[in-house]
Amino acid sequence: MKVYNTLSRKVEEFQTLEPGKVKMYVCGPTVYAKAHIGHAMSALVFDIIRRYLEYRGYEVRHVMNFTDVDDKIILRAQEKGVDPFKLGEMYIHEFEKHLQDFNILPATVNPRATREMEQIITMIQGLVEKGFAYDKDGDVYFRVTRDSQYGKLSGRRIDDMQSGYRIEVDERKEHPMDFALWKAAKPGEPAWDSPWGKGRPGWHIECSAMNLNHLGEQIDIHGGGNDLVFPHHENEIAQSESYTGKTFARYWIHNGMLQLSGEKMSKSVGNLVTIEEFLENHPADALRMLVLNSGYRNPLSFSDEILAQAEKAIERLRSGLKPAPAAAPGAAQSVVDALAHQVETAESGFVQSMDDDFNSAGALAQLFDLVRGINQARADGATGAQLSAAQLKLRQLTTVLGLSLEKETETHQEVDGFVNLLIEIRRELRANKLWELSDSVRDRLAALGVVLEDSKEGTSWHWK
RNA sequence: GGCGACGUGGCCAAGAGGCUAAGGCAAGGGUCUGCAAAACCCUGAUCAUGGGUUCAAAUCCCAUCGUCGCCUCCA
Repeated sequence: MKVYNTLSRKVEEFQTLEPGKVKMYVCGPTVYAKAHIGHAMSALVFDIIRRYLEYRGYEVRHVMNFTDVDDKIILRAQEKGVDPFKLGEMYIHEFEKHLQDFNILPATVNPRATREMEQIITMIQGLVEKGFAYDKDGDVYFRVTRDSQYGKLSGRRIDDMQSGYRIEVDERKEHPMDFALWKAAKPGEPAWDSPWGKGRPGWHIECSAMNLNHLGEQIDIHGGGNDLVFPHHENEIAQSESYTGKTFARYWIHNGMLQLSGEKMSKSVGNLVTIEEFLENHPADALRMLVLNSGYRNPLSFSDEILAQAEKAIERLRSGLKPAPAAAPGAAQSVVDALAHQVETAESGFVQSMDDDFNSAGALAQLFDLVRGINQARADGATGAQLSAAQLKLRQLTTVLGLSLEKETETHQEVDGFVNLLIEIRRELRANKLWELSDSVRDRLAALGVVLEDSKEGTSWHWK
């Protein structure tokens, strides 16, 4: 397997610290507002990676955190006049529900900053003792000049950044690039006791502490959106490696940003579609299909048109799972052999693509080829038994990608009887060649979202 | 200003030195069908532009144009 590593900016051979085991940490959201589909994209990317690693036989310990204390949560809670912890709690629950909706496997652990305070403080203390951090008026800062490797992930040099006009000079810092490990609390803010007085952790330290706590000093994969490369991940490396003296993560994997009308979807730009809004109008599989259809490192274009294409593509995959007609005569041996061969080709192509830095688009292409093979065999008269192995493989591999392929329309079971009744009556109309009437029934049902498909076998229907 | 990514048929998009440039959507033609739908078959790109390296480039190098990201909170 090969994996692109942001640290080296190269595709590298994937080798775990411990054979057969993967320790993977992915940065989760800061819970101060409704999550948008950019968050979902990131979660989907790492879900796909995790599923594939498991398919390849790895045991994956997957940690995704929730940042449940920070300036914005506090601010938002004050605006709303609610308790900041309750606010975070609410968004965490909502997010977990969304993950389920998207068929994203639950992480092994979902740590939260507020529940790891001891470890965070211990780590900061250690950094202070080793001279990598200093305290000032109740704040504690990381001393970037002490870390000769600082900037290695993002490819920046301290000197270059120093001259950047965006950095506001804070008098209390020794160096403008120093960042907060601990922030002194202002009155009314949530605070924890620490050797430096009451305060709360900086953003970056929590991830370092949680990694240490839940995965150990060294991990295999550290993931997140590429907007986290700097400063968040850079700072995590600085903290963790300064503290342990060991290489922190072997592979840094970053997903590209979701783009809406040519711009990154973000809270600050305001061009966001919340997960809630998305799910109201689209099946969850559609977003996954979008993610699968392109490289995870590239920006992902999002629009109604592209989404509609993804939904059609899912239909296409589903077509491969349709059963053979009950009266199928059976296909010739040559057809059966060709299908068997197709199954092999598809699976090996699938693995080959995914092994190459999780090239899911390439893997999908293999599945579409398999679908065509199945449909061809069915058109050639294959029986259910003749199709079953190929269909099973199709199902298995789509599951590796996390696609459910289930029809997600609301089931109105009470409607079934009526539709079936109409179909029966229409059959008589057709038997009497009353085409106009029978077509009208079909058209009007279609307008209601019920699609009829006539075949020699009879008429079947499904929701649009 | 610094760092980085990207530009492949109408749309989404894979491919990263050499087999016929994947796949999906859309479009057109055909088979099947009473008609449709579904399915099946067939049809199209020389890879932003201009140089260069090489026996060979969409793939490497340089330049230009364009788009985007990071440098402040961000998945």
